[in-house]
Amino acid sequence: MMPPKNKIEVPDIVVSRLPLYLRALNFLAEEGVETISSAELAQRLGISSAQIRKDLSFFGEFGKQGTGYNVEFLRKKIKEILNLTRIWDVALVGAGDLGHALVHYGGFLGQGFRISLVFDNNPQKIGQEIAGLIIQPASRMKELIRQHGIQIAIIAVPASAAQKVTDELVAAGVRAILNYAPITLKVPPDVHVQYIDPVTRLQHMTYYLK
Amino acid sequence: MMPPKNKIEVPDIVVSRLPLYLRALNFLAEEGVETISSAELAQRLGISSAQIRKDLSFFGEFGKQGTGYNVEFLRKKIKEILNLTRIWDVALVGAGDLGHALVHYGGFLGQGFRISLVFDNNPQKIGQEIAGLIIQPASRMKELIRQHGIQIAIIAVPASAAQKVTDELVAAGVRAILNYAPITLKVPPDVHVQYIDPVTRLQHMTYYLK
DNA sequence: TAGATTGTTAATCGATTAACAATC
DNA sequence: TAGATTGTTAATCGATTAACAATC
Repeated sequence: MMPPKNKIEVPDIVVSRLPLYLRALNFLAEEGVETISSAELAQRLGISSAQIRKDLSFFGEFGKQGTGYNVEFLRKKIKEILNLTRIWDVALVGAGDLGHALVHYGGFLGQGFRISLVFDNNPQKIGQEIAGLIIQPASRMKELIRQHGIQIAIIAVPASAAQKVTDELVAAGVRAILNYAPITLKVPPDVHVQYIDPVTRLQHMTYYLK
Repeated sequence: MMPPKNKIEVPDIVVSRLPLYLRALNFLAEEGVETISSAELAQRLGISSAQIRKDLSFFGEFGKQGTGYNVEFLRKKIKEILNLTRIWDVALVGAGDLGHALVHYGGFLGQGFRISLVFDNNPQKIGQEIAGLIIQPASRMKELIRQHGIQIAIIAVPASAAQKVTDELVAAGVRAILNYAPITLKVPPDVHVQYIDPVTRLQHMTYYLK
């Protein structure tokens, strides 16, 4: 038994793997698996068992020697660590094809996220409904995001508009941004950004093709 | 002047940054900027100038002391390194909301990629047209991908179908997969996979939120 | 020439892994 | 108890950065 490691700074790369562990555990739970060893979990994820044990050890002792990890228990613990014991409301900016696909995507709700505001600046789209949400004018972003106390936003606008949208989101109090626009955003140090760009991912792989 | 570094294995993490450099250079070229220093480029990307110079030095000497890099020249060189001097045909599997958004996305063509085949297994969708492409039955994947000599595929099907689709793509000769399904795929060592999962990215960020 | 910036080296920093005592 | 597997340490491996000679 060790004293709690409250003061140790967890490397971001370790945090980034927790959602993958959680995803695998959700799958195992659905399969009805009750216990799993770090070796089995590692094989499913294509990583080393030592890495899983080391990663988890930043947060506590969740396993049992000789047995492994209880799937439900570890799931619960990782959810707590990632602050996924609540549902996070998310603002979506951009109601184009991608925005529509995101609003209709069924994978968010079960995993802790609900898109609850949608914005666009196209007068043709404003006022229209998608999946039960009225598209709001971009001019009301600050007001509505503040009102809903929203901390997370998804940017699905063209690259040319993304920095302006970002500045407005940050001004509205958003602290985490998932950015689909192919551009590096400037944000204050306390705002987190994750990037999703299929083109750069494809270009990464063509290096290895002939 | 150094001898060419043909035999040095370039770390994958270095390769993964080249598309970001290219993206920034494309932007600079459009702005009409002719020359840029590693320090300026670094600032735009939020990384260190030493990292940019080190990364590029794996592939050659592209800059000029006292001046920096010629934007057009470096752009051309990175395109050559990433095998982006041609257009890559891409097969898309899954014609749901995400599949539609990807087919309609205008960002692929200018960057070296063209979705030229679309598959689905839903009889309602097969035969329908999206953006000039007829949706083909999943049963014809192997045949058509072989016929077109396609090496790159995008998976936009539910997680439950993704591994089966992957196995079929690999059997058809695909060597690079961009996977939107939230599941770790099993592939042979010579097949490259990149993952895009907005949920895990959001869950990564909630760790830092309160 | 003087100033600026590259390409490269070596030091530093950080992440992964092998190994094993502890223990279920 | 014997076997299995964790949690942790220390070694290894790899990536980043500081610094500067070379040189445009």
